[in-house]
Amino acid sequence: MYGVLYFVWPCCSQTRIRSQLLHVLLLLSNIGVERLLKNFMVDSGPRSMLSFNDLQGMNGSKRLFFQPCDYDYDEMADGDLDEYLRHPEKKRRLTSDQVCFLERSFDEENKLEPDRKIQLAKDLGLSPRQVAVWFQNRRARWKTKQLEKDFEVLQSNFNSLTAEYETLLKEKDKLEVEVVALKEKLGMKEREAESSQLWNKLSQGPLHNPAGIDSASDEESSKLPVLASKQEHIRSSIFENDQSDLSQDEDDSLSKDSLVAASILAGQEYSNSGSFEFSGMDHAFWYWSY
DNA sequence: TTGTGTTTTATTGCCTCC
DNA sequence: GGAGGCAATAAAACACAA
Repeated sequence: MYGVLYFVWPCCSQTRIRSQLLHVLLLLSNIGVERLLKNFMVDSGPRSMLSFNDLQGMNGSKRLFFQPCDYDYDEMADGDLDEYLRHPEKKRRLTSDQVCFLERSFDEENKLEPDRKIQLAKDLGLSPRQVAVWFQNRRARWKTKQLEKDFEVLQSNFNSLTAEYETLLKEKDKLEVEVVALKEKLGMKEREAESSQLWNKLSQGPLHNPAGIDSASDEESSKLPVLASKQEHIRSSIFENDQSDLSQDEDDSLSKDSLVAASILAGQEYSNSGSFEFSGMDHAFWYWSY
């Protein structure tokens, strides 16, 4: 349809014919004259748009180029439209006053009801379409800004969480090192205990230990090598005494020494009264065996 | 002055609502 | 089906460095 207009328009030299042509096109298209012209512009060449508000400045008239309320097709077809079709205006920016007015209106309400749109258009000397477009673009800008703000908030949260995570990670590593150290320490103690136990069993030899060396303290364990060698010495002494002609005194003395040493090994006390304090049959047997 | 990046104005096509 | 909103996009206007 716009192609038809494009080719027919220059051929229609008479105003009345052009006017009738416009009427027919508008009836056929069933759209507003503004949209018709916009579409015509798009279809007919470069996308340079008509600046409705500046036409007011061009012809010095207060009346807007296309007020939807009061179209005058005869007049329009004769003058402005012809001029517009031949010399389309370039896109112009809104004045700072217009932008301020629109901004204030946008702050009040960012959606545009039809009545408000018409009123704003009248107040600003713009087309309702321009007002609608401005609000549309303004909403898009607002959304972009909002997204940027949201992004900043999220990024800030992310950064603080990352920092917190790294701190926790370091703390975890530290604790892990501590756990390893403690485990090593524990392992060493267990090994020490095991070796002490083993050493005790070995050093005990055929002797029966009724009290059990397991209950011996660390201090006592440290005495084990010395005591063991002493026990060995005593054993050999006893063995030699049994086979030698030692006097009774010497024999008694040795026997006493042997019993003291054996008692210490067994964790028992040798009382000052010269007698051993045992409890239980094992002890008695141990005593009897000597 | 000119090339380039950004902002603003406007269009198009699609979607939803009534 | 028309009106209006929105995302994507075009293109003019503008800003600014080299």
